[in-house]
Amino acid sequence: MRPTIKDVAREAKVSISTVSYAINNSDRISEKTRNHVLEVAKKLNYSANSNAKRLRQKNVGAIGIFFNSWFGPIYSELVQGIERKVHEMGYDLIACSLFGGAESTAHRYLKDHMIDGAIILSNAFDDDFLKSVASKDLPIVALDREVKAEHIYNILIDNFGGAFGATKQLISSGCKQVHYFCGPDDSYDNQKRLEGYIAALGFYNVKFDNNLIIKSDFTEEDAYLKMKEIIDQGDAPKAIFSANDEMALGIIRAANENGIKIPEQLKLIGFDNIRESERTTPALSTVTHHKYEMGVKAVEVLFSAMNSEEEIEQVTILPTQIVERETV
Amino acid sequence: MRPTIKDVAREAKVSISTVSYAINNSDRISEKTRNHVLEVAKKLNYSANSNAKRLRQKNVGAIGIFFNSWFGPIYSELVQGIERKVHEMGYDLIACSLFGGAESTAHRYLKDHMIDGAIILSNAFDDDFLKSVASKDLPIVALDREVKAEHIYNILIDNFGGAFGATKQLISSGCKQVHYFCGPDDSYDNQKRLEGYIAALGFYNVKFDNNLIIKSDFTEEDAYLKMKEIIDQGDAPKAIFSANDEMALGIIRAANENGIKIPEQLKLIGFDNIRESERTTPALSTVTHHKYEMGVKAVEVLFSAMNSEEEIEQVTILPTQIVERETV
DNA sequence: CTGAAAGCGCTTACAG
DNA sequence: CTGAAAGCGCTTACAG
Repeated sequence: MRPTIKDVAREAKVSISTVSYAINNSDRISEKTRNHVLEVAKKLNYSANSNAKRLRQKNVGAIGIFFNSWFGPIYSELVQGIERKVHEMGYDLIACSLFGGAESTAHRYLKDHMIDGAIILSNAFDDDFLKSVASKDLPIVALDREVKAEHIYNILIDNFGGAFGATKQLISSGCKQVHYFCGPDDSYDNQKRLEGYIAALGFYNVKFDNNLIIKSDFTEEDAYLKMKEIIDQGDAPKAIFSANDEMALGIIRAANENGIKIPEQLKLIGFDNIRESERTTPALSTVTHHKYEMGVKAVEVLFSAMNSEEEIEQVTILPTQIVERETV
Repeated sequence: MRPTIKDVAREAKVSISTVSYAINNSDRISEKTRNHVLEVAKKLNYSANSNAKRLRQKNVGAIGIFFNSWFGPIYSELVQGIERKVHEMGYDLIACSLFGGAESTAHRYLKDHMIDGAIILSNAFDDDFLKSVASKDLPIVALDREVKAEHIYNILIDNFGGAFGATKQLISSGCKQVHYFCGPDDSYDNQKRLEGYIAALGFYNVKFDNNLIIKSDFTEEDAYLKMKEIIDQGDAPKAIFSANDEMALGIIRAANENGIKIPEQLKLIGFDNIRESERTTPALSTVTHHKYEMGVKAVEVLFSAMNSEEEIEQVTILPTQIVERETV
């Protein structure tokens, strides 16, 4: 059986209060006593029962992170930022399984308040659910998603601005026709990027042409297929703004296979600056955002919400920048 | 403030025992009372404080999963198997951050017994640490790694057999020289696969030639570079057994770029059967194992260890098979 | 069928 | 500087 505080007290011949003070580094006991207790605790391999501790202290000491899949390459740096910052704040970070729908660990941990705060990168929770669990005691930070409610904070990147800038650059480099490779309709990112694209057309008085909007789904494979299709139809695009980099990868592959020279015959800008984007031939120009910093920011907002009494921003928008490589 | 069982009791005008019975579906109270209590609980948005519950019940109800990175493509199906099975057993599944070394959430959760069992796909814990935390109350299942100790169970794939079979096939198809693309020295998988390779050579009385062992590191990029180097030196390999698929991807890329025809001029077999392996041109022949089933098995072993009194197998070895595609 | 009470393992005012 | 005791929110024998 696991030793309890009682066992340590008995073995060290002190009261359980003293053990508690020793373990928690209180300065109310003498150095000598503390060392003695700590020694005994170590000998018994004692560690405090967290359930008892948390019950007493009314805090959990953990932040939950929720993503659709535990394995999406995009998030890697973002999560690193989150991990480091949460650790720095002295909290634990746990990710909960979403398997099982409304009965999933993720749902239970949110409902049962098994965490002190949540960071969400997932659309597996609907807005109503999030609203029902968010509170001052369990604030939620949602990334790349707009959820307007008390105790829910949104951190977004400037999708609109990034798309606007990318499209603008394509147009101002002389392209009168800019194709837009589109992500899924229900993607928040895609919507905003499309808006930015349209706004840039408007800015330059270029007429919006629905035929230039290529419906795809954010995957390399589908974009590759769509691009090949277009090329086969005989009128290859001169300029493309791709709503994400993965699709841009597929576009490059199709272009290369068909002898279309980039950037001479086709200019291309992606979005996200994923790792692979600098390794393509030619290297992909793209819109970047600081993922690591986004993670850090998310944690900062979360802890302000947990601790501070003052109003904090409900929505934070992080800037984007164009990184010019060889496709434009 | 969150409502407690007291609040529900007061509001429902019953004792807290009755509330507890109602919430936990005990048949000791009348249907009528239960419904009434449940209604009040719902109205107050009550959910039991898990810390109190767990303290009382002396169980946690959660399994921990630990992987080096939350984002390694190999694990996806494996984790799906684990998620489904853990959920089926009525337990929660949480992944703990490894950031912070010995002070990480992962280490703390293991030490402090915040979980009832652990599944480990990581080399971030050394054997001694695992041995010190494993117990009947917190058994550990280690995947793809041999840790021999009480309460630690190993689930392995038949690396040796798979490598033996792959090499054997290459030799028996007429290749007298088979190169081995090597993973990192400290990789358990790599060691076993190398042993299988060597054994197959022995089986066919082919002399081991150290020049055919190409030191690489499991990555596409490095294998690509190494392969190019070899080709540039003028004596392109006729047959390669690659210790994993990612390296095989790099090998194919280098071969394709240098006009080496696969499988006519070069036969190649990889290991792991990652998703990309069927999409390469030509499609990669490889050694496969059932990742989803491995996840399920891991959970089964873990729960046996947690619940059953009888001896259970310390080591489980899962079979591998060769999937023939176009590179051989 | 229902309730009063003990106790899980801690922390922390309070007393000395 | 140390200890006795209350209490966190539950569950569960026990009594009625």
